[in-house]
Amino acid sequence: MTVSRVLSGGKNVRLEVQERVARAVETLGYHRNENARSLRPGHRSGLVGVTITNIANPYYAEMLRGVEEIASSHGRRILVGNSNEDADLEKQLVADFIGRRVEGLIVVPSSAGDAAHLQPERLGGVPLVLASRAVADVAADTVLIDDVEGARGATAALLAEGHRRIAYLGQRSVFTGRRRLEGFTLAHEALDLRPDDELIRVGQQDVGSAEQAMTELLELADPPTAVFSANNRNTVGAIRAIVARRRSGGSAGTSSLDIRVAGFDSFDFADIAPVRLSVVDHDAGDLGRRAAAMLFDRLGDAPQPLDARTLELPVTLRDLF
Amino acid sequence: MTVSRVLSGGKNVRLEVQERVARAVETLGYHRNENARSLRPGHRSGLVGVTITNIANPYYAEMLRGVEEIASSHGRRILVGNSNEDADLEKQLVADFIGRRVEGLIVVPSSAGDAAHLQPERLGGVPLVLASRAVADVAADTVLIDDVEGARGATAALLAEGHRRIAYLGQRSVFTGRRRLEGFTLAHEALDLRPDDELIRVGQQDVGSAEQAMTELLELADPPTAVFSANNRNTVGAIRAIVARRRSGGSAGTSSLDIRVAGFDSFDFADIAPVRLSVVDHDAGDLGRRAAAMLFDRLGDAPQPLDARTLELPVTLRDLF
DNA sequence: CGTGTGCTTGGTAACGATAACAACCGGTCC
DNA sequence: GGACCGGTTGTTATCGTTACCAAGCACACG
Repeated sequence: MTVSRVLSGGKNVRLEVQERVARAVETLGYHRNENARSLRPGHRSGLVGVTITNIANPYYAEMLRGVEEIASSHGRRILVGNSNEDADLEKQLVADFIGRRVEGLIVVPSSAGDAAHLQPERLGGVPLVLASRAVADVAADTVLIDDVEGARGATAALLAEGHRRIAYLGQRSVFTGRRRLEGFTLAHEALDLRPDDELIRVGQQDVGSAEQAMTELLELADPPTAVFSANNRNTVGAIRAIVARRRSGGSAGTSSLDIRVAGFDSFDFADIAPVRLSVVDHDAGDLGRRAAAMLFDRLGDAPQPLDARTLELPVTLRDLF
Repeated sequence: MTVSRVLSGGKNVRLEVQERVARAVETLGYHRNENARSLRPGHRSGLVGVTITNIANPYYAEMLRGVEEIASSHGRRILVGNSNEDADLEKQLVADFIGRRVEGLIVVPSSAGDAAHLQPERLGGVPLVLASRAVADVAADTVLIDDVEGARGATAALLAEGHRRIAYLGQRSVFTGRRRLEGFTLAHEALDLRPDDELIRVGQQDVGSAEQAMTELLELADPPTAVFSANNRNTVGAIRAIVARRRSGGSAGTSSLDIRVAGFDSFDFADIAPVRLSVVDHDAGDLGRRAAAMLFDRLGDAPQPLDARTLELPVTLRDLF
């Protein structure tokens, strides 16, 4: 009991005893057992659980840092799990985190599979914040990037420059992909136009397949004059295809030499890319910080809104030429 | 007790009772308290603590994924902390992790400050693996990249191409920086050469300051014809400076147009860099996996070597042109 | 001198889970 | 019939910590 008192400030303990305890702690290499502490009622575990679909993706790594930064400033540690886009793994991670009595969860929901395990009543009262992607039918606080507006704005800029055949490279199965395609379509509809289905390519996962898709587009009888890509891998693949065609002296004449490119997410060297490029820029770290802030808001003493809140972070369109 | 039995397999519990328990667990949203479980003697916490100097650095993010992969395959979760190169913060993180009864620690030691908190006797018997950087006087298992050989090999390649004025962009205060500078110097000495101190720039932490340093080098009366950079931030900065000078029609004539670049660490889209670039490539994920494997080796039942072991992972030089 | 006050210290119980043991059941065997 | 066995269920004690209470002491006050 006296040791406990010393370790939590030393109130009402004789100075000499405090020193004796400190010495013993030092020589014995004693570390107070936080698991036992958190067992006592009223005590918090000081943990926040984070599941990410791919930790190695620099985008999510940056987000994770944002989460860690805010968690750390609230004296919390983060438990991290990689769901690998697998709902089953995500379910196990969430269950384990709750078992470890995390105070809250921040989840980038996996795109594949059922999300029943994220329903509030399955979480035993642990607050959940979804980051980057929303989940249908799950009423949880959510922080998103304004995918629709980002894609709409970038596409609208291409249309305003006079482009009428604009290709789309991206995804349709992932939440953000769907939203970005929606923005792409909205921009067209605002001008009473309709994107040509022939110019829409989805499913490219890496630079290689994106390059392949763009090469095919350039070989069309009526090729696109501009391309919007929904992520930086597709942007880089598109640029490669354009450069390769330029080098081989593109058969379609000069038109393929100056394909205009706009893409979601910036990347290293975006500003020295050999094409007229615009990027939809946003701060992954901010996404993490906002998600964490939303979580600690729920953990605070302030009266809570009962409804789930959704935050859409703004993006900016930057011309890099 | 019966519930406990059901949850740990259901041996010797009537089937009907098992079903009843399962239903109650479902409706109540019950999750077994892992902290309480780990309190019992003989039981393991299932946690591994990882401290990294900068989570947002894609290199360490990739390493973290490697650690997570191995930890996950051993049924362990990872607790992650960002030390921000601050030994004090690192000390707090390590103490907290031990307090949470992690089974082991993987630490990228911070470059600044005292490392007494990493001494084995201060860790209360928790095994420690140092990753990426060694610490003098700390007898812990260590996994390193072969920095010296990587830097020596890349520099030797530049020298073999005939370059005699090779700049160095990197660090000297960080363990890996010192080793890479050593390799850079060794390559020169092997040909009885000595690097020009004027061409050695240390201390650039980000792309911006690296670009600035490279710009200064290009403005020298006798500028370098090649540059070796000790990490990818410096490589990107150097490439930007070269491209910027090329665009402004470098006053030093054509020589600044084809500065040869070699750098430690690859990075996203390195192969689209508009310069003749070689990179010293190594797998950060592998670094993490090896560190984790070394840790679980110590945690296993096999008889343990008493001495600390050091592993140096090989690197490969890749020409990206 | 008795009582009250404040400081210091230690005893007890409780958090949740589970090994170890005890108790009870029905069935089998001698 | 009684001893024994295996399957099932519940009781007890313990892990490390700390809120709460009690006890002891020195000191001040009336």
